[in-house]
Amino acid sequence: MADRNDNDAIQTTNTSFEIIHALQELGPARLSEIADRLGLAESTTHRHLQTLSDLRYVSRDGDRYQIGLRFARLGRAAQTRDPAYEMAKPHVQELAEETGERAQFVVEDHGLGIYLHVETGSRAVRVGFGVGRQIHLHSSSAGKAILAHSPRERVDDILDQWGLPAHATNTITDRDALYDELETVRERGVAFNREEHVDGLNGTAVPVKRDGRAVGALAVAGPSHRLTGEWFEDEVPSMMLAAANELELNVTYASDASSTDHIVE
Amino acid sequence: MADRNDNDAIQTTNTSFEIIHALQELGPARLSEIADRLGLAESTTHRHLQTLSDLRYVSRDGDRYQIGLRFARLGRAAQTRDPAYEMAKPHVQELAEETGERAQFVVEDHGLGIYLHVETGSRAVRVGFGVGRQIHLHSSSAGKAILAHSPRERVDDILDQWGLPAHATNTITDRDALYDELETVRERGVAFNREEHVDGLNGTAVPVKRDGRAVGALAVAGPSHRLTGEWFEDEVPSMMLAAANELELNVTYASDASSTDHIVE
DNA sequence: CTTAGTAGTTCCGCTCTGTGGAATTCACCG
DNA sequence: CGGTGAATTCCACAGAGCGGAACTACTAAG
Repeated sequence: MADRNDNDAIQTTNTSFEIIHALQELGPARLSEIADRLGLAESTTHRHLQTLSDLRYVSRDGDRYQIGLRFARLGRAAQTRDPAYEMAKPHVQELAEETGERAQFVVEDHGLGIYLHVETGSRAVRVGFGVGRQIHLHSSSAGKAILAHSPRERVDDILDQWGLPAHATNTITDRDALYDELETVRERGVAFNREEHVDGLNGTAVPVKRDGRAVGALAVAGPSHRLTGEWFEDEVPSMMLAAANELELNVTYASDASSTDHIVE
Repeated sequence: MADRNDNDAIQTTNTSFEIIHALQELGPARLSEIADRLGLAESTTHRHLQTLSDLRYVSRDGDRYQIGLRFARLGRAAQTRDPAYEMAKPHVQELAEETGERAQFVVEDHGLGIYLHVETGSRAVRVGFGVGRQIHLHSSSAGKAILAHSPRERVDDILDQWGLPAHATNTITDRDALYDELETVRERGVAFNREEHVDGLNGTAVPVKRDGRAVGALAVAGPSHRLTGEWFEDEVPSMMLAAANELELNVTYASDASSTDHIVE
């Protein structure tokens, strides 16, 4: 007893999600495999899988369990929980076309950046690849754009929670250095990532604001040898700024819009 | 005790998901609102929300709770759990362009049809709208295409589970009539929906098979006045058949492909 | 400044429910 | 047929989740 895991969380719910995460990583897996990996009794695992299957969040095919397609609906609900998120999509597509690079829309949740839209320029292989991916805010251009426009107190909380782990050689791992950087971002209105997240990869981003708060960031990323010079420093940023500007207008003056989704579950 | 709700499911997990579903429907909601709606004690609701928030599946902003963006990742995992699902996307886009109508890729899970890709022809408003939506199989062209190529026993199970509720005036609500229809679909290789799901809406679909089993269906839908005659009966179907054919080849001979996703959670 | 009202959070004891081990059944295969 | 490994069911125990009540934090009045 006295697991004292995380203060006072509901253990049963945690276990259910641990199983879901295991399925997410393993793909189709058998019961014993999951029970082993999580150190659970098979009977316990069985009952969780049974429950999740009844809820349609887990599918089974013979003796293989896998993640259920019902999650597609929840994922969609998350991606559209704020109408602003939807409005960002066409701008991301436009940026991808204009720059020929990968364009993204990133939002902050629980101190992490989440890719909500990802579009690749012309040769669009892997459409939507990367959607839902989570990144640390301190080591990406989008993350820095968001942090730069968040209250100092919030930034501190986030850094306390996630630290400043080094992902690449240029990652900013010093708190004060990051504060300086954020100041620069605020002055310039644009954030840059020079191989801070992945070696060989550059990026640049601008915040998308509503009522002074950053709802997210538009970003463009690509190989560092291609993203350089004036193109990287000025031209791409000005395209993003134009897009962000337009988006901010939509977002601010369209809180009524049609939201006639509402499908019965 | 002896709730005997659903045989022997884990109640705690059910409750957690009930809360998630409430958030999905309500959007940003306060604790008391949720507790009320579900008939739970506030203390209980609080603890569930706390747990889900720790897991990042729920976000809170002040005293409003809402669905967490982490679900975007699970949704993505669901949408890509089978590489065939990804391969279908470009074909859906192509069909949308060729026909100018709404094109879809639908898959069966737990006896329901799930839209995994939705693309609207030219004037593509609402990109991705409808993804994750769930429909009954008996009243949609895609559903019938899938049922027609599933073993009779499975079809029975599905009909037992979900029945044949009427959604529109032409919905097939008789089991034997449906069996006949499925036979026709098998012969013709194409399924039609003539205002069976929504009045004023027609659709047509073809199965996408792998090893004899239907992994999903490609479908095209649109207003019944526009989808008529030869265009509806022959031309659109042949476009879909061509697409399905090509897709089936990809799907069958590419079980190795690169699946280098694997992002650390 | 006090008081009342509302919503959220914490505390606490009860008991019900989730748990793991053991027993049973199932499904292959030699 | 027996034998192996996996999934499922059974069962008794205690730990965990539950709701009610107490407490706190804010607001709005008076």
